[in-house]
Amino acid sequence: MTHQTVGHPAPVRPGLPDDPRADVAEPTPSCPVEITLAALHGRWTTLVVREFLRGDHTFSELRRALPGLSDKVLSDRLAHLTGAGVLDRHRMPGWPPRVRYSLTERGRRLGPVLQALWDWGEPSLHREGHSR
Amino acid sequence: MTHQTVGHPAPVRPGLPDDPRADVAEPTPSCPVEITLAALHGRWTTLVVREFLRGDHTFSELRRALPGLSDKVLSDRLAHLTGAGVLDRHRMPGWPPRVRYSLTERGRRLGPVLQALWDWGEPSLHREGHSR
DNA sequence: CTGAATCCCTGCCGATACTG
DNA sequence: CAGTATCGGCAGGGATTCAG
Repeated sequence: MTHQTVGHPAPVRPGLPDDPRADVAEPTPSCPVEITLAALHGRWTTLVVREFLRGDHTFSELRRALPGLSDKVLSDRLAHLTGAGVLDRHRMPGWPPRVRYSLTERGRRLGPVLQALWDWGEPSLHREGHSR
Repeated sequence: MTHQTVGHPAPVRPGLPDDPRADVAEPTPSCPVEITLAALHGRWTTLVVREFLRGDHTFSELRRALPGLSDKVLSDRLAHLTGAGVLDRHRMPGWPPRVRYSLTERGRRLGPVLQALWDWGEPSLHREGHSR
């Protein structure tokens, strides 16, 4: 099943699993797949990203949207996503201190990724041509 | 929801983040995104799946392909992926005992998922129209 | 309001040794 | 050949408390 019918072009396709850069023998942080999984890593992380796909948020807005999430973990997640290039952090001047977080361009591109994860996990619903 | 949208198209799109089924306030195992991440969860797991995207394998073939992976963890991963519906387990008759693992149909559909993860993690390569 | 510091507990992963 | 049994180290996550 790994080799294709002869005569056809492109015996090695770009991307997985045939891309030579996919030939890592150990889990390494430089592997693109690992980079993405690292960005999404941790409990609550995907839910936080989902909130941002709906719009910007401040710290306390997120706390209201995800009541089960503790301050510490929320803080961890925001720092982690910021470090991963998913979120931008904007300190608003004045009092009380407010910080607004928003998706970066790269963060917005997580939409299709989460959609792919959703589609695979969706038990038995085969939508034929959904456009997103 | 009985009446159709007039004027502007698609205020709520199917899929994320607007799908009502995405409105979970806590991480729950029934969320499709969580299901997929659970299937891919754990160190080495994506590398094992990659090996299977290239073809079937026995236990020792995998050990050769991924030398850094210990017997115990390999065994864990195979059991986990089998339980997640990604792999099929075939006991071959005769001696020595051999067990062949192969991707299920559902497991094969992980290919595009890993590709999406790869594409996001790929640092700065924007090919505008690559088709996979 | 937005976090950081601390503590504890759990679960993963690796190494080693052993079995059908 | 294809696993299981056991143990130990370490990082992740939750609750609570404190700080800028």
